[in-house]
Amino acid sequence: MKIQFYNSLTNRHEEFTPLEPGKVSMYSCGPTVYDFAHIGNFRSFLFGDLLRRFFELTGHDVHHVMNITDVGHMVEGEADKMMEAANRVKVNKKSGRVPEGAIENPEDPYQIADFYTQAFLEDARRLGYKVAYEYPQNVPKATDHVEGADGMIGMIQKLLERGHAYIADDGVVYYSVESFPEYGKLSGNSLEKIQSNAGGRVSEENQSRKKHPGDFMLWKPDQHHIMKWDSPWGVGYPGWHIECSVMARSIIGRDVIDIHTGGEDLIFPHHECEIAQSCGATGQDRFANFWIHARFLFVENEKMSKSLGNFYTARDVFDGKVKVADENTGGLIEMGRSVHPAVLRFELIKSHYRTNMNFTAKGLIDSAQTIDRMVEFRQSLEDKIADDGGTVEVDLSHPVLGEFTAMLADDLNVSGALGVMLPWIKGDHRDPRMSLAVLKKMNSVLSVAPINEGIVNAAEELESESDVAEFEQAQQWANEMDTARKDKDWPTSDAFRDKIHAAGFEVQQTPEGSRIKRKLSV
RNA sequence: GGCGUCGUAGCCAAGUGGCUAAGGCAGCGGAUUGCAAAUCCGCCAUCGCGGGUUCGACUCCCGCCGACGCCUCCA
Repeated sequence: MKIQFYNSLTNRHEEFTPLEPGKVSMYSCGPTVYDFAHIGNFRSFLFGDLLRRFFELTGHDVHHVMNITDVGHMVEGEADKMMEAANRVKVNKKSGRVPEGAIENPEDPYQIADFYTQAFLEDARRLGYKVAYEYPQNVPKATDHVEGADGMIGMIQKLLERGHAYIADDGVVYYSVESFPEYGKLSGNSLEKIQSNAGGRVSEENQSRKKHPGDFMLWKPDQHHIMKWDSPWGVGYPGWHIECSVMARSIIGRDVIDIHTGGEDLIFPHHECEIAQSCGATGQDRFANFWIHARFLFVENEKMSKSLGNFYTARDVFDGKVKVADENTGGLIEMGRSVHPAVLRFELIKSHYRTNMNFTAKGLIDSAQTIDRMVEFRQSLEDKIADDGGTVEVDLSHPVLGEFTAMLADDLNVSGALGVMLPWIKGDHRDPRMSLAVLKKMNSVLSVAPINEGIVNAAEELESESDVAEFEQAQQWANEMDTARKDKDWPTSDAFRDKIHAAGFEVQQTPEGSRIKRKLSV
């Protein structure tokens, strides 16, 4: 099967061939842990997850690594991010978003980072982000890789030795972009064309100390930085870009990896700098063969931002805080019903990673419908084969599964793959064992029906005691509804149906009586 | 200014130089139903605009318009 992706490095679709047959090494830029991760973060992360799962479906042994950025990074002229986070924690504690006792000392950056790291892992696991289950071995923290020969300090030393870095008048260690002729290849910029400070974020004072305006910081001596380490260049902290170069190399154990992923905004400067650092340190002509970037997510046709009120963390969505138009007033209200993680996952992966996806409440409801159908379909297959429980194996030679996979092999065409899967679900399933085997393979990539299949018992992880109690209550109403229906007492029956709906369940009439199921959203 | 992605029905979204332009949601009509829901059957687009190439373009080329991202915080 021909596998191809759009490679940001060359700006074209290229056939993918792993460096080692049957093995794929992937590195994804992970979250900063100063706050809860939002749905835009997860759009990018889940795209990486989809890619990883696709490779596994096609028989590859995947080593996927994603970092946790837990070093506070000084933005020139602004407060340290970790300090900002400390202040935010204090506010969040008051509002209850950060539970009492979760962070004993808001002044301790390690406690803050640790709290948000755990919160991230929890969200990521609920969303079926596989690598989050491989913490900590494949989810390294930047703070664990500062020191040592294999750490950031070691790589910076190497860069100094090889003439790719220098120490400026003020003691700051900079990477010299002029020492690396390939600088700019990924972003399509050349040193001449990079308009210095087009984004208006660089202070003039620092620029004057550099040999070239494009030079970027590797180490900054600073006694006052909230997180600091000893180094040959004084006590201070590492630059933002160096951590990914170091962790990719040390965890994956290769100088050159197959695939590097991230959000499109990371292309410049972050990934450009990673390439310069890694190649500068290893002497290789490349860092990753494929650079694959996910586009930004929009919310209700606008850029997601806190000021527009359309900024959602993953847990905001789970908790039903997505705003929808109120039918009566036309204003915006919170949808109020919790959203199943499978629905959010599906919503975030169902459109192509390289298009601007528009996250909407309507789309979320759409996704809930689709997930519902998939789950129902799976249930019907399992019911049919319940008697003898035999299973069969299926491989990609199966026509439907083969077509599904071929779609994904073409630059991760999820929509195309769903265009194969959904009509197939509607079709005739005379061999339920085979159909279930096919569905399981599809679900090993989509991971929505159910989520996290094969990793954990999702039902155990996701169903709280109160969920179970609610379900039992609704079931009881359904039973009473059946009794009323037998007596043709329609008003009573309808009243129970209303109660069931109001509690967040749907009720279906079947030959065996009323059957309830939880609504996946709204 | 530089670099890049994109523009397909009410919405989401595939795809192809020429058979009927996937699929989903919503909607409409019908079956079913105590009424609904669920389910089933049916209906529902000429592909941003203007040129060009071609026997033939939504698909290739040129121009234009528009959207979006990056150009040292950002997934």
